[in-house]
Amino acid sequence: MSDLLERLRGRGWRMTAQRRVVAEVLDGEHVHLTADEVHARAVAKLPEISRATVYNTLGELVSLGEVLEVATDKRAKRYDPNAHRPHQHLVCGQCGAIRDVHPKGNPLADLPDAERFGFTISDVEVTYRGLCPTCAGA
Amino acid sequence: MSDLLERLRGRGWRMTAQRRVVAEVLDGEHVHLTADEVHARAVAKLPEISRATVYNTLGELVSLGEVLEVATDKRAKRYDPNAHRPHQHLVCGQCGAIRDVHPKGNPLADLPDAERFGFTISDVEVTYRGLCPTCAGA
DNA sequence: GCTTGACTTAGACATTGTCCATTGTAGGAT
DNA sequence: ATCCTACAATGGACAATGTCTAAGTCAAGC
Repeated sequence: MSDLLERLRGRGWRMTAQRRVVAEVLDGEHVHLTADEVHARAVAKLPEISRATVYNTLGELVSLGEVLEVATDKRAKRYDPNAHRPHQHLVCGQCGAIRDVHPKGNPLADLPDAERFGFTISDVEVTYRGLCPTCAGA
Repeated sequence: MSDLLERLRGRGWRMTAQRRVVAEVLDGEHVHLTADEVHARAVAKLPEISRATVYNTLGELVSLGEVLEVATDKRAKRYDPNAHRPHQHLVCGQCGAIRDVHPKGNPLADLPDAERFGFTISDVEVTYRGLCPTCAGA
């Protein structure tokens, strides 16, 4: 986390209380917050932070490649700070819980040339959907 | 398409001009329209159709399993009438073009038990991202 | 400790989607 | 063929999420 702040400062990022708070909120494993959730938690630490700043900062972190946008549910974008270790997502369709997962194999190899329509493919996203133990047990 | 209307009628779906128009708009291969685009095309055929009806009808078609919701971009949901042949999507990050693709292999097998967190997995979505020939050529 | 340009703010606006009360109508009953 | 009635459509308000702008504020270099 502090390494994140260091990295950003090194890239000429101006350090402000707001940006620090947003970065702190996004710390951790299996963290996938919506912009609104980030804002709520940021407000708890810094009451006067505005929605626009949270959106701006999240957008900047995404551009800098420090945070990933994920669209696991169809409502709001979620922000995943685990951007430096490639991974996929496992989502509970009931409660929305999300876990980072690391499948073996390379899905790209599974797509025949004939199915590529001449595209230059740069990335593959995989989302596993199902029920978490709690929701399945009910 | 008319088989779709037949199937729906058989399930007790009341047939109205609006529903017919929405179903017609969704006909074809590699069709992935947003709700708004569906509405725009439906209006062209039936000027008095309302937004709410389009949303309702799309929701019903999804519930009935005749149409899939896909979230390839983070803006609006898209509707894919190709619900009866399992497939994945290939998306151009520049222009947003979407193609249906059929990868070999089973991505589910690539997820080790240790990475399943006790989830019951029922579905896997794969999205290939890149550039289409037109956008890559530019 | 100034200065300055980048950052933040509040709130208006935009887009996408949902809800509800009212009006209309498909399709079976007569 | 006409009537009934439950189901469907309408339009407009509302909600959720995200974007933009003008004006004020402040971090960081001098």
